[in-house]
Amino acid sequence: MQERRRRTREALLKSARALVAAEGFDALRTENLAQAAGVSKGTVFSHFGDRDGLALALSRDSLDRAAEALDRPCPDPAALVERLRPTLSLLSGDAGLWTAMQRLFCGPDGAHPELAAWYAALGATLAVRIAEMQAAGAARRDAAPEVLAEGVLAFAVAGAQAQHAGFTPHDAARDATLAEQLRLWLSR
Amino acid sequence: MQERRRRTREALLKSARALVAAEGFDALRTENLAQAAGVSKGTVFSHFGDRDGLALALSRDSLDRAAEALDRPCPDPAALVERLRPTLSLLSGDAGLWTAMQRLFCGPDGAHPELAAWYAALGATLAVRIAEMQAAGAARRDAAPEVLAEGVLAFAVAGAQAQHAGFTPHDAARDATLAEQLRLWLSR
DNA sequence: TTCAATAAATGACCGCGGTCAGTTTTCAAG
DNA sequence: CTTGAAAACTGACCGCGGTCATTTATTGAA
Repeated sequence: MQERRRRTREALLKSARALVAAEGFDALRTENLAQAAGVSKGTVFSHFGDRDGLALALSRDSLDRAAEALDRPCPDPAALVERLRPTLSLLSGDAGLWTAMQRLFCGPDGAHPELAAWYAALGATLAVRIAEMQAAGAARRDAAPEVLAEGVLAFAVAGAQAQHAGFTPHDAARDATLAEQLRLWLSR
Repeated sequence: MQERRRRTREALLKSARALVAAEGFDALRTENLAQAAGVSKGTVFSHFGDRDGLALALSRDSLDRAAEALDRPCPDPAALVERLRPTLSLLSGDAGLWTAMQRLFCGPDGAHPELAAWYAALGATLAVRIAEMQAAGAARRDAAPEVLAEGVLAFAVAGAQAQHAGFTPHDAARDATLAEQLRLWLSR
């Protein structure tokens, strides 16, 4: 009895994407989503647990794409911004989805396992990229790649927050700030 | 007709502090707070706007103390952790208050004015401290103090998030990580 | 085909944040 | 002392996220 459930889930995600695209995640009402997908409200919660769970499910693709983009080698700090772009657009996308991520990350019982795993994997991949740069003489060697990777993510998150706060007007400005920070942080 | 309101506000804040200390901000119910302070529910909202407004009011003191601690000069990056400690304990205090801050900072209409002002002031003060370090030869000079200050705050926030996520077990570990990051970020 | 057994879906119900028209309190002008 | 008008407070009410006992669909064994 999995096929039916799979189809229901797909229908919910499809409707949810349409609604979020139209009015943003904050404006999405569970009742509306259920109606749009032709199911009852309880079904939504049966599939996603709660509202934040829905947000996470909706972000799955973006999360995967962000991780993937870091899979290919990267010559130097300047090029890293390019590899980080999917991560950045994820972080500074829909504000409602972003705050849901924040809640999932800093929840009362610690980070949501799925999100924590994603974050850890992202950090690990980033550390590999940085280690490569270090080996090629393109990055400073006075710190462990893991430490540097953590810092890079800190800059990315801070940039996203600044953008959602309304401090950064354009994506370009955000990217420029990040590029400058990465240069200072990674170059020797 | 301000004295009465002032007293009511004080009573609300006092009761709120007691309740938050006892069970955390997440567990605080507006109805309970109102009852504890001997007023009606509507009064709470009349004073603080919404739940997040209450969180901000409850954090006022900590915010001020955090800003104050950065008012005195600071010889070098290593000593900066000391000056940042009030900021850190603010960020990694009650989880409910922290997520409220996040919402206030990344709200749908940008950052809450009060919080944005606080953040800007903190960054400005920090930039002054860093400029002093630069002048004394204790910090790198290849970047503007404002840029470096922004980075310092990014590290602080990321550290707080990691702690709330359950990645960092002790305050000491958080401080050590931050100290290492500040050394790498600010030293030349 | 029949019949459990279990997965899936349902919708009445609850708790709580937030609203607002109406009531009470306060205070200054006459 | 009035009095009237503004400030402060009230609590019934609403919307929505989330729960869960109950109903309906599905499947594999007899």
